[in-house]
Amino acid sequence: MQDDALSVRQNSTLSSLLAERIEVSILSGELAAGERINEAVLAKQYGVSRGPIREAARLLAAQGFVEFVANKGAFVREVSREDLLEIYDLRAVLTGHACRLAAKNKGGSLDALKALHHEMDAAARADAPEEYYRLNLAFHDALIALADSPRLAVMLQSLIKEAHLYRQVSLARHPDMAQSNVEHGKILAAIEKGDARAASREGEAHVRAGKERFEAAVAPKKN
Amino acid sequence: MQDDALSVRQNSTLSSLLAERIEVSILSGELAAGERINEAVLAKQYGVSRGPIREAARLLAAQGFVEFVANKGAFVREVSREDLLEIYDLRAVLTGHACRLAAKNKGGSLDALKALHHEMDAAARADAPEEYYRLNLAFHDALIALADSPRLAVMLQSLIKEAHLYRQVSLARHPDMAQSNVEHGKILAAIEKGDARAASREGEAHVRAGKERFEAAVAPKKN
DNA sequence: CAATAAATAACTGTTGACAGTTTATCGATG
DNA sequence: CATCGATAAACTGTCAACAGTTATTTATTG
Repeated sequence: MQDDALSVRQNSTLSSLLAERIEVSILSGELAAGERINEAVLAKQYGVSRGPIREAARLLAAQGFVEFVANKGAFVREVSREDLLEIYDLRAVLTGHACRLAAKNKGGSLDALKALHHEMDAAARADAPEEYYRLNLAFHDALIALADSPRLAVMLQSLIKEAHLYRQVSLARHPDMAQSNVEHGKILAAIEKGDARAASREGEAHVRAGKERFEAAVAPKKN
Repeated sequence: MQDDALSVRQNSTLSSLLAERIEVSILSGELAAGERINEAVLAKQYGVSRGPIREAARLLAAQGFVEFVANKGAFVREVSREDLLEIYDLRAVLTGHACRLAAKNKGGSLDALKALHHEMDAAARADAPEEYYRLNLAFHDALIALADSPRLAVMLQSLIKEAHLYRQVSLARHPDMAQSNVEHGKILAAIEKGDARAASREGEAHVRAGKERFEAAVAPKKN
């Protein structure tokens, strides 16, 4: 353990910190899809022994980032177009459920969501997709928090993370911002009214629309 | 590694085998909820060193069976009544989705499901709740397989497994068998017709009904 | 020169030992 | 006798070395 930043571990464990680091390497493409996770190399790189690396790999496997093959090691998961479509479907259903719960949950405040919605409007007008993308993630996070269902949160976060493994990420990340944010508005309105059924419908529709936007971007209709 | 049965490992890895063993110990109550997983004890018990036990524990943590606390170890997860209700809700939504996919999936055969439905009918008539319970699990497994969505399968299996951690298991396992199987029949009919919307509705309703049967059993209405 | 088999290197799986932290025990003290 | 603090035991976290498996390279042969 010679890396300074790594040695600052508060309540977190070493292997979970390593898992986060490796996750970043995977998402940044530093560790390419299909590539094997070389325990010795990573151990040297992070100045630790192979044990914690192995545990971190198991953690990443649980989150769907890598896949274990007996006696061959851990390999960075490849997410195909079909995988991504499956993920969209599951996200749609679960996001719908999250919105239903959010509508029923009187306790939570909608202020954060409204603010994000507003900011996204500005980002859409300014044609700033990077910014819009960042805010969009935050919006969905806030929505999930409002649903107040820990298992649902884990599932949705896991799906969102896994979607990031799709190689041609850019294709999936430049939606019609204006339209997307109109949908956000519908979700917000339904939640505010406490209309669980409408919230569920709009939440699910929003993700399905995202899926269709992605499909259109990847395989544009020719006619 | 002195345990014979354990040494017979085919394509599976040692830690995953250990995870299965420990899982059985947890579900059987041998390892009680809240109890710490003592690595040294388990290592001795299974005749392996602590490394594989630790990896197995991480695997179980991923599946939601245990929880890690830094420097204290892995603890068997406690599933409260509220947790179980949350699990029911998620299962309802995901089962609905599974049924929708099953209805759309023309490829799969419904024979296995129909056979199980029939057998459950017999079990219900014979008032054999243990048998019914076993068949019910198989029915839901077959349904999940028909949906042909690997991530959905993992999520649902994980929820079903986690539900087994609920202490007063008996309360959750003795539904109104006849009524439950009528609902299975509705699901089957909708899938056979290829009516995705109805299949989804019936699948979701079936699990929600199970939730209500559980709630009634745990906190019976007094009037 | 291509194909195959033996030898070698690289890597994962597993182990036992050591370090650091938490929990339990026991004695001192008010 | 209860409480607090020091001491010891138990346990998790980490490491380096060994064993077994897979992949690669090199030699051999038709």
